[in-house]
Amino acid sequence: MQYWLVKSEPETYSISDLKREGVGRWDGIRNYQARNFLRQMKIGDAALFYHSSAGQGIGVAGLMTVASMTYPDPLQFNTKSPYYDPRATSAKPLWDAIDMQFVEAFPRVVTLPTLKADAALAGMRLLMPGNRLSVVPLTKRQFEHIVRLAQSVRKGKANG
DNA sequence: GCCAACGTTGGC
DNA sequence: GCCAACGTTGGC
Repeated sequence: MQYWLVKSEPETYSISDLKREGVGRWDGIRNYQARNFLRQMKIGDAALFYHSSAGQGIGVAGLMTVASMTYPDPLQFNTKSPYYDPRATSAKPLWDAIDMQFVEAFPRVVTLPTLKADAALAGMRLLMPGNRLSVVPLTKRQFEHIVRLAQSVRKGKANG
């Protein structure tokens, strides 16, 4: 069992979109390091859904589980898609997608400032300066800590 | 295989 | 919309 944090701009695809779909495809990843992390995912792994570039709403918005193995991202073959990659062929695909199962939308986003202010999360890859990876691993401790933060938000104990 | 130019991410 | 960080590309 591994733990992950994956980013999406909510204007493009948000936790509510995933909630509506139940199982959604995580596609459009065009960075080798992120892709390689994707390939390490196993069915049943836990993942946090992070809303990036979201104004006041930047942060961890919910919870999901990995619902498939990776498979070739169909967008890389789609000339109409912004994620089209002319170098990819069906014999030699370059990019992978994976399916995610919705678990929970947090009642409130665990915001980036909250994450940054939390000593227990110092050293988290997400918070490293200049980190832009859209798929990052988390330790079990970090994962559980963030879920606990979300629960304390629910109970009104933190995050005003 | 170096490295400059370029593109993208993502917080602010 | 700006810009820092950093990955990727391509000329040599």
